[in-house]
Amino acid sequence: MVDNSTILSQLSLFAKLSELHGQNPFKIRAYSSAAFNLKKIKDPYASLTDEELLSIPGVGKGVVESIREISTKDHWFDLDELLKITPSGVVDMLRIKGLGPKKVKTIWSDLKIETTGELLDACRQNRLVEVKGFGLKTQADIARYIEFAMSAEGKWHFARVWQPATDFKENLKLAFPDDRVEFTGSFRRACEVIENVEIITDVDIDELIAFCDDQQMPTDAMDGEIYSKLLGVYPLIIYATNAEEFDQFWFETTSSPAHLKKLSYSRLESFHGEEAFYKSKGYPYIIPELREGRNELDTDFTKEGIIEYWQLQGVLHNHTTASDGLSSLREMAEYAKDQKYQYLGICDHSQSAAYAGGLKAEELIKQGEEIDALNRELAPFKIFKGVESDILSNGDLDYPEEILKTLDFVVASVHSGLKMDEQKANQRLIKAIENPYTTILGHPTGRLLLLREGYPMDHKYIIDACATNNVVIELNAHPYRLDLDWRWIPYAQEKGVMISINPDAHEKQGYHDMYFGTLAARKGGLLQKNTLNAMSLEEFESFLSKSRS
DNA sequence: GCCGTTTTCGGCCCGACTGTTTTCAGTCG
Repeated sequence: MVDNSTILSQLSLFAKLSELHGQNPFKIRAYSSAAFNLKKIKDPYASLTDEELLSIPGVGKGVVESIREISTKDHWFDLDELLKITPSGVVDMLRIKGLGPKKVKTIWSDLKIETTGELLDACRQNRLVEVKGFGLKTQADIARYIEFAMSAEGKWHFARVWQPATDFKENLKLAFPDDRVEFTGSFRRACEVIENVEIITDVDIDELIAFCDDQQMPTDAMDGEIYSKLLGVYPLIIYATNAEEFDQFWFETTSSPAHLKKLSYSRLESFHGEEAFYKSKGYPYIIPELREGRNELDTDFTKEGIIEYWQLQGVLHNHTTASDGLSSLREMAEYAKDQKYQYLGICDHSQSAAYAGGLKAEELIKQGEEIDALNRELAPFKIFKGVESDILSNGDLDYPEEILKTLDFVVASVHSGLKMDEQKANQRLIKAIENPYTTILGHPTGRLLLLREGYPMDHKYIIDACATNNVVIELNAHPYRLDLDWRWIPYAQEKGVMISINPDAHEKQGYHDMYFGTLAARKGGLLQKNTLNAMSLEEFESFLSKSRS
């Protein structure tokens, strides 16, 4: 079945292309507003009846027909017709932030530019500023965006690759239960962005080749015992070795070059078991996530207690249908309880976030009453009243004090006006951190991995301020964010700043992203004792009352 | 194309922000 995101992206692409080709503006608006309203529906559109689809605001007969065509025929005639008359490079330009149909049209028809490569070239030659409506800033933004997109090419979010990689590994293991099959490389180190999945095995080479042929996975290239294959669209590398050399090869392929260098590792060393190897070097076992050649040899993480996924007791920073979430408050609460969490933090968007259905003060108060009622029903499980308050342009939080003080905690995040220089970002964040009602600084840089750079900020300055003001920093566990970047965790711990691994869930299943957040946290060596939501319910309650006093 | 009747046509038109302008067009969330 064609999934919802495919249908949505086709509807909005259709709207954009129609605008690019100067078609009826009201029809264009109809399609984009239909897409906007459909976004809130979680059931597969293809499974809904015509009546159910028509009951969605903005969805009429025409949109229903389009959805049916996309989901049954896998193609949409009207969209195909538009694509036929639009060079593919021009379609690519529509994805560039800051470029909409109007500006793309100008670039295409006035400058006769039809690919993003030519567009980058034009920016570098200062040709864009000549055109009406374009200035130096727009030109620089476009160039930066294209360069960023080029650097992201061939890279993938770890979490996106995780499922197919895990499935493949399990299938291989099932087929050869007596052999070893393990992840290695950057995938085993759980790097947030990876270029390929790496697997090492001692399965007999002929049998391995036969297995891959069976899975319709032809070998692209072979270099000695290294096979390059494709796992769907993701590059897969298989290292074929023997039982005798397995541990050594596994260790070598797992570790980053910097880690090997720190250990003064030489290829000639032969060993069995990574624990034994580290012991022989005088170190405790170093978990794969840490093997980046940073500070992993300076601390005995086995003694200090690095965070583990199962140690998370609570799940903070979650949205509900009250703002832009897909699950109701009750669904979120019951699911968290089912997952054996002791507590839940509800943090819908605040009033300024109109695009996300941010809550007006009275709606927030009303949600608080619903939470009280659910707490009576679900005890001893506890829901905490929170909000994800926008950090306004001047650094203020989004509600007056009399509203903020009715809440148990506040996650403060920047959502708009992301284009800031470092000085502005620092000022804005510091003001929010100094606000006595701020409990957690949400996704501190606003980055979206492979999609958007974060705004620049002085990490040390911000972390120092969090230490001074007793503010916790979020490690947003959404696989596209993983923000705070794990590289800053050592500094935060050094300053005594706590980290909260938050899913930023917009539906109940979003809690599971904390698994990826925990992997990132482990890369930074986050200790259990410094993890806010590894606290028990009692500890968390006492933390909150202390942070408020 | 959607919607809602002034009930099958005619009106629809987010709003803040940004970067471009010299009073506003285009984009985005």
